[in-house]
Amino acid sequence: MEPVWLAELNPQQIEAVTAPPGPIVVMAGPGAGKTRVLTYRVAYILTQQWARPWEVLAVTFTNKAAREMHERLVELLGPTRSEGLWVSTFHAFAAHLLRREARHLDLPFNQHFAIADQEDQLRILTSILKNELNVDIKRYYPATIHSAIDRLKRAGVFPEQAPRTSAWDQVIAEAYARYEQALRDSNLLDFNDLLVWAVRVLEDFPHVLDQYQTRYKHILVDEFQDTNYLQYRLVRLLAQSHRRIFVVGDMDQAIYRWRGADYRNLARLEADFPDARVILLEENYRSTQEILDVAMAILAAGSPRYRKRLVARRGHGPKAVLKQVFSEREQAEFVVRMAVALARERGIPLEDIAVMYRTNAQSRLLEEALMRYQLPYRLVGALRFYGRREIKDLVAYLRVVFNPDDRPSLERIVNVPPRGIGPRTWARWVELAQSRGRSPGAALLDLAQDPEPWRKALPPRAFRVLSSLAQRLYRWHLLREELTPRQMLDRIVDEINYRAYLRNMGDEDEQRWENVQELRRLAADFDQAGLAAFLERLALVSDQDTLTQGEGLTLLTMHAAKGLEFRVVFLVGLVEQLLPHYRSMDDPEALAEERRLLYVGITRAKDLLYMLVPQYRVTYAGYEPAEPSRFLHALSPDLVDGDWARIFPERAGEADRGAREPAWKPTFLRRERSGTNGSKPRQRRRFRVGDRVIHPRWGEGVVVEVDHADGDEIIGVQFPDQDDLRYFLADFVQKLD
DNA sequence: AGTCACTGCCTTTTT
DNA sequence: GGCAGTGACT
Repeated sequence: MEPVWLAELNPQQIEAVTAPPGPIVVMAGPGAGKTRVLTYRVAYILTQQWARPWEVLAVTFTNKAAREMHERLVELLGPTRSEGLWVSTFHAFAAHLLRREARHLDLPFNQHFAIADQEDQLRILTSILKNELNVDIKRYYPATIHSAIDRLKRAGVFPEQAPRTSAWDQVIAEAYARYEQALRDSNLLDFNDLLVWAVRVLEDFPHVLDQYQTRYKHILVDEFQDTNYLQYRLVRLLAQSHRRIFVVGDMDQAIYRWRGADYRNLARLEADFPDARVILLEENYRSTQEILDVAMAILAAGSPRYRKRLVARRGHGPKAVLKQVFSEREQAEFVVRMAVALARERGIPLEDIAVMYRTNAQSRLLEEALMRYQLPYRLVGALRFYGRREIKDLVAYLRVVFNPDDRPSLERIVNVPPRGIGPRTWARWVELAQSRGRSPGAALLDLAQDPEPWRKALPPRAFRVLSSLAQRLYRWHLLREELTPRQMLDRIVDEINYRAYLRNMGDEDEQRWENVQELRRLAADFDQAGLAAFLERLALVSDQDTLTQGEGLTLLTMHAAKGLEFRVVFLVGLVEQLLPHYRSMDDPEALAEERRLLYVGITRAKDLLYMLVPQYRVTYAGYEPAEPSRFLHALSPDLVDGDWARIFPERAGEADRGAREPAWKPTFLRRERSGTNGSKPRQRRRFRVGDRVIHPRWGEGVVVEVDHADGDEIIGVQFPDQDDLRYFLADFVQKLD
């Protein structure tokens, strides 16, 4: 009995979806329907009654992908037949497993553990480096140490096994040991711990492994190319008895090596499951051939052996447009005006348009332009709702209430709002608690219940302020199972008078209060599930998953764009230093990954692709001239329309092979070209080479370069005490004489 | 204990 | 151009 929806698939997709249970690897390029195949595979498993919904474990890379797949499955199967089905991320699955097993097993944390996010991790480590190891954090960047520790952890190296041959290694090993201890003392797990301990539990406790193997009869993994070794081991453990494992992926879209993703997992899988059936999906249903041609050219230039051929089932469309713009400011302007034109003149809804960039910081200029034109937009990440101070404060309160041992959270709120517990008082308390074998938070709860043993150990004032905090925490703590997260939040906000605190802080207090209200709304979704579930969500659901509400065009990083598609894609800032990012330039593997990242960006586009190359980019020092991204050299003039010839003047000889004006021009460009003034007043040319100028920060200098675009004038100035030229918008300097 | 002003730095991408 | 960390002052 074949379900009707199989008719929507092509023969290779059907082969994958209906293959008999066993190890299956689906490899496919972008737009080939990988996620769809995975989703339908789950549906097929259920309709064939190979398993019941709760016996299937489908793992995706992000929570958003998990949610979408789940929704799709409910649609396909109906609510009844999908009841109990769980689509999850590796981390969420591991957290779930550990929370469950920590109750029975002797682990160095209990089931109330909290998850340390990136900021917690760095905070803990910074404090260790500064206060305990007394090293200079300018030389030993906490972030660098952190990634070294991460690597060790993922490789399964314990602190005591870490190499200590060099001074550098010694700092890492020592910081690692203390970092682990700090996490355990706070009953915290970091992202790696979730995986490390899940693997360890399954390896060390055969009866637990047996339970999970019996429970999860089918294991499916999306974005397999971006799994790390721990995740692979987790999958292998779960699947090794029944071997019903189904993975989909695309090596060309591997973009998370920096986070530990290991493409060798594919080889491992094929070695561990030698009978794995490999299915290739070769047709692309997303993009036009023109867009795929650009994508392939970019990849092929990076690896001469690249032979894959992406074939567009949708046929042909307009060529991709390579556009040179003067500055990043003009770039933002261009994108916005083009988006407006596409919406008005081509009837493309803003929802079908995305702007992608390498780093979140690049969203700023775009946002400003969008606001100038009053265009609605959605921003993925960057705005860091959860990174806002007021949100972090309140979440820290919730975390302490749930897990009093959580020291980083406690230290965050101990004096917020100010209640007279300064560094001295706090240090004293921590020491006192430790001398009695308690975490600072647990000791506060002790104090609330029986103050006497603590009274004489503290100065009266310190005792008073600490008791008052302890009382509050204790009352909330008692209610932690009883109140919904929203009620708890309301109670805390009310009792600490947080509104008044925000008002006192002055600026932006209205916005901050709005954010508090937004957090409250989010909490309301967990009325049923409770505080533990809410906190888990807060820790594991990243900003990436929280598209800001509303409609409009989408702004996101190329990383965040993985798995998505849009009719129109603008890739901005395709210049050296940004893409490839300067941090990736000295490592060939990292560089290769940057190339793949561009490939991912390009292949998000269905119909129209604009690639933008600014001549100047904004840096902390002001403007700097920018070079076109080296990856763009792979583009021959016949592949793109637009400014190819202007961007590659040195290749002028090839230019007659193509690269015309784009076939479609929006009115705003036509008007400017014909000389009837655009909407922007033209700026006078104020500077010439040789002019002497004064800059508020750098002092006096001489103009040695002048560059113009409509509206903007950028000058390069040589200052006597600077080796390099400095570039500025002309508005920022004064002419002398 | 809390506040304010000054300095220096700028390590991306995310579960 | 912004923020965190620092030190001096109230």
